[in-house]
Amino acid sequence: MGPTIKDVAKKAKVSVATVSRVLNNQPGYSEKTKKKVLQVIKEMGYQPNAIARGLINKRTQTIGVLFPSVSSLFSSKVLHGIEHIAHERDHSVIVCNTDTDGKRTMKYLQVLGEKQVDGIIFTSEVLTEDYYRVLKAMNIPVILVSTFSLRYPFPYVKVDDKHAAYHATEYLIKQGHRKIAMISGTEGDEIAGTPRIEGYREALRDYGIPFQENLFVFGDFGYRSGCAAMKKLLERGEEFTAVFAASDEMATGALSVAYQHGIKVPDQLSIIGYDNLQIAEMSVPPLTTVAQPLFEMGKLAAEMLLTMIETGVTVESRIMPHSIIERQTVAKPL
Amino acid sequence: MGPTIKDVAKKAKVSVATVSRVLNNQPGYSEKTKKKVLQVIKEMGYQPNAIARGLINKRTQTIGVLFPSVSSLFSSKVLHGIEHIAHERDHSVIVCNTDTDGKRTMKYLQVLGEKQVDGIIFTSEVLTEDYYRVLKAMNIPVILVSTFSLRYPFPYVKVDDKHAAYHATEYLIKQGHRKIAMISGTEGDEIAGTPRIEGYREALRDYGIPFQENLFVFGDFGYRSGCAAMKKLLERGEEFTAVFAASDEMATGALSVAYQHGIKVPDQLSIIGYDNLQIAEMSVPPLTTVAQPLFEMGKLAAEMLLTMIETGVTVESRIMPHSIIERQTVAKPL
DNA sequence: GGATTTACCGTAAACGTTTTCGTCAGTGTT
DNA sequence: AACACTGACGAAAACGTTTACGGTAAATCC
Repeated sequence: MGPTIKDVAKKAKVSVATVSRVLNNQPGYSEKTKKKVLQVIKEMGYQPNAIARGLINKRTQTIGVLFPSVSSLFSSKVLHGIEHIAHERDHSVIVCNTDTDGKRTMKYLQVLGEKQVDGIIFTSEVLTEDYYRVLKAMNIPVILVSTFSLRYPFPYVKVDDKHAAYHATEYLIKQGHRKIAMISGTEGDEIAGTPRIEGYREALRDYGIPFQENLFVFGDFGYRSGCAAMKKLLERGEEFTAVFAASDEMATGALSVAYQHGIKVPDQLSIIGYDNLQIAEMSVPPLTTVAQPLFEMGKLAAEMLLTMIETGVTVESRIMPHSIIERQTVAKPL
Repeated sequence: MGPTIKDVAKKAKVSVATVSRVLNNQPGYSEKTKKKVLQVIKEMGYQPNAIARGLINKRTQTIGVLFPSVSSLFSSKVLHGIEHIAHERDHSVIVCNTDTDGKRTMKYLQVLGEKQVDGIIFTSEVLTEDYYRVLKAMNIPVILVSTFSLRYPFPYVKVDDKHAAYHATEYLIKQGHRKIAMISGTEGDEIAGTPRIEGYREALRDYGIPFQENLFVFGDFGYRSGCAAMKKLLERGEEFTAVFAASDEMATGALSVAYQHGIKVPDQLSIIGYDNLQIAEMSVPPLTTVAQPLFEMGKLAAEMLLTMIETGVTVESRIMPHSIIERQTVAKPL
């Protein structure tokens, strides 16, 4: 389409090598020819072809990012952070929406491989043997976000879920609550499910509160499941003064159901969420929650990936700090 | 890194041409050699190099998408739709976060050009002369989403904002409201600002209701600005029974402020939003709003772009249907 | 003033594909 | 037996860069 380096060379009466040199400002030409070349480039509106560059440099200045769902509040925040750093450091990002579908994920990995991306960020899902094998075969840096693996040696960035859940529960206990329900994430989820349950149970145990089966219910992290879980809790008839939801979306669902049942939050019931998504601030009343620094996690992951790409040396995994954001859904019990 | 087509050719004792032919299943080889080649490919774990392919085919199977903010509820939904179709039709998508910054946008356009993307989707922002020039120079298909331009001939997909705003206002009027405030989007925004204001004013006029300056306030589409706008409206002391907010985020802000002031929604005040984002469903009470089919708009835009890429013929712009989603923030006035 | 360095620049190979063109053996036709 | 045709394949050019290597002239050195 546009003019190539050859066209520039011809018009500037130099060789393509010289044009390439001034383009990548390497030494080997006089100031005069530099001026000349630059002028011709501007005149012709020449743009280098990154594809041709990539072919020879074996670097595409592109990274791939895999999300279970790009449109979730969670993913899009992380993506934002990744994109921010990637752009700052002259890389583009290809987004992949896996739908938590193994076939789809494998397809994406293959495509990213064929497109010769320089690195991959893999988020929120458990790293299966299959994924690991192809990732390994690609022989490029990989960073895990909001997930991790003991078996496979990829660096990760995440918060300490168990610890954070412990904190949330402890926070409720210190407010004076002893009948604390939990709405968990997906049953069997080893990444964002089980650890938060463990944190909850451990806090209860440390404060001498027995775990009660019927104050515990599974959800799937989504809003609807939060509504359903809250209803189930209410139907069981077991009394409780607080609920810890393993995601803000589920917490919001609980809030809605409480409202529908005429239960005043926080006066009659305290609710604490998890994630600190945008909705936490926007709910009525604003949601107290444990914050994951998602934007920063995205940024950090991208930084780690890029330094691995540039230096080739493996970086250390990072545990990000969580914190409790006190808004208006938690109060002392009556 | 991995084996190349030459390695495969050598091991299968055929020429690279033959390997290429079976890869792209074109005719010109016996069933036996096909089997042989396929087997060697599997054995060696050969993957074609999309970069090399792109260089010769002048097709990268990649499209670029520009958003003002990838993490907004709005953008991420559109992105999801785009990604869905792109993947279905064997294309990857590079996301760009412009921050509504001209310099940044230009940089992105340049990069996308250098990376030889096959097409571009440009969303939510006004298409300046500068952008148009470089887009034009790239000589690739471009689709506009949630924006449009009379001066420049790119096909777009959007809803009819003026019409939708008219509907929202009319809906309020038909419920019996006559004192209807509006929280507008950004002042001077020709795309999502002015048309919605016009729709609002026109509906008022058609139903014989005078426009009142102090029942009108500008926001910037965001949650905080919705809060601020609502406060301002309340401070002015002018009575109103309903408010039309030009975005769900602002509507949610208005809802929060109403709650803080002890104003019951919808009993004492009706609120209608715009967009039908996920939060509309999740707010307390759930927000009545005019829906834009964002996911479908993303899908359609991608479909249009891809058929332009594949066929080379310009497609028609599309106005998407909006609809009013009745939830629980609008009631008849007392 | 010859030898050596240096600055500047060009030639051509290489990156991994696709595709045009040609070759060659085999088959069928007359 | 001469001919055209077909199917199966290979050789090589091409895509737009980067870079190793070499060359030439001017500058520097002893």
